[in-house]
Amino acid sequence: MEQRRKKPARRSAREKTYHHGDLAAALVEAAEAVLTERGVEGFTLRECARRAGVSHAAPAHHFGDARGLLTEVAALGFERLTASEREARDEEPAGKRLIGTGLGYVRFALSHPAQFQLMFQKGLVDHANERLATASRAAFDVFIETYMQANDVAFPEGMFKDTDPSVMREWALVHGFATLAVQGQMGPAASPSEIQNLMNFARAVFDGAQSHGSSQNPR
Amino acid sequence: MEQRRKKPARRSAREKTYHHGDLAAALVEAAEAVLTERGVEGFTLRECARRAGVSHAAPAHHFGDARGLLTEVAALGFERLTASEREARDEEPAGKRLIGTGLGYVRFALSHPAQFQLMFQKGLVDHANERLATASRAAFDVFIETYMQANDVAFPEGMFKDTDPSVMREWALVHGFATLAVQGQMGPAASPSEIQNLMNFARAVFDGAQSHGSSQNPR
DNA sequence: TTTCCAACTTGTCAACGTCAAGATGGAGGA
DNA sequence: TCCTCCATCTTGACGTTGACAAGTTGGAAA
Repeated sequence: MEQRRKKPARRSAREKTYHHGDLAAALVEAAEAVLTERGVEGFTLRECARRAGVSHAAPAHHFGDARGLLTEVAALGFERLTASEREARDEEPAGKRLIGTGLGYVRFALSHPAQFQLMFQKGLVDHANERLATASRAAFDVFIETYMQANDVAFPEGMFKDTDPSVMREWALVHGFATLAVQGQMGPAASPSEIQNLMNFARAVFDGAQSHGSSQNPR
Repeated sequence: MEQRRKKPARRSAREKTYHHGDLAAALVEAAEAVLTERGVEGFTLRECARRAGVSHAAPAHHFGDARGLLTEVAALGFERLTASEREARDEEPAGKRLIGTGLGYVRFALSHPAQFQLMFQKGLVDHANERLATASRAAFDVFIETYMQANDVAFPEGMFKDTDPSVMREWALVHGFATLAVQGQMGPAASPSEIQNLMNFARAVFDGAQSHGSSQNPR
């Protein structure tokens, strides 16, 4: 029963033992790092396992396959997106809360470009996953809530909100801006790294859009 | 010098010989088919070669690597996108030409979902490729042209057009709608296959957006 | 203390992208 | 007409990947 033969193993500080302790969390963390460094196309399951200090087959026991891990990362992304929307919204005065929501959306996208890309790429994630669907829905619901408050309207219950052109217009505008900005195709900044420039530009774009609708009356 | 040993070879009808004749075009065609059938994630170079009836290493002589072929397909996509914008624009009455441009944009995206996704996915294509850059720019320029005509404004020369919030708002709105619709996250149709429903909804969304700006005066 | 089983490892497979080296045959010159 | 050249295409190989199968480990419950 000598030393463990090969494999000095990294297992970071805690250096548990054969059993990692919290491999699932470590893999998610590694996956986010890989996405950040190498983008969506550069993601590999084996690299995640390497960074977590486990064998290439270990992730399967926690996430099934590569798509399972990516789905988890995407769900986490939607939760952060929702938080970012809420935070930015609550920083704005009463008449600008819808714009604030959009700015929070864009800020998240620019801060986590690869994750944002993953979240909206069908085929890489398990679209049927319940956790993902709930988190994704929540991010959209912030728009609906904020829109309803801003315009003082109440949609009847049911799916009608999703088919209201005004709400979907807001979402499409914000999502389009975020998507293009992440790819460096938006406005003054060729690179998404110039976040502040892009955020200022986003405000200018969203401000003009709001200037029509029913009410920007502080209520 | 008997029959060619193995490989019955398909080479479609023309059944040239050792030299394909127009392998580059055949590979592009195959790539589009693969993208349509299997999506961006299901794309492989070897499958394209198989469909073109050549060996797995043949594509390299025409496109370098996989990215080279995808770049070509993306450039073709932008050219079609531009044509679709122009066509739909010219079907609209004078006051609705900007909306028409957007509808052409959405129609292309829904008709070629995988190609559309490819076109706007950095990392899969060679962003420095000149042909691609030109084709991409042309698709955006249709928006600028149409916007300028609709509002009867003339931007000074230079990059200023790209930083005008009103123009970029139009593009972001349309691009966001197209992106979300392709992924089945837009409005009344869960599936992008219900093109007509989505096109009607797109018109409703874009119509509302136009109702503020400076002029929808037919000129 | 023993037993059990979730967690992890090792080994293997087909498929992929890319590279190197060889084979083919049409075009242009003798 | 024949020959030579070289762009075009093939064959074979290498390293990497995701997935699967079977074996190993060790903490927790009995």
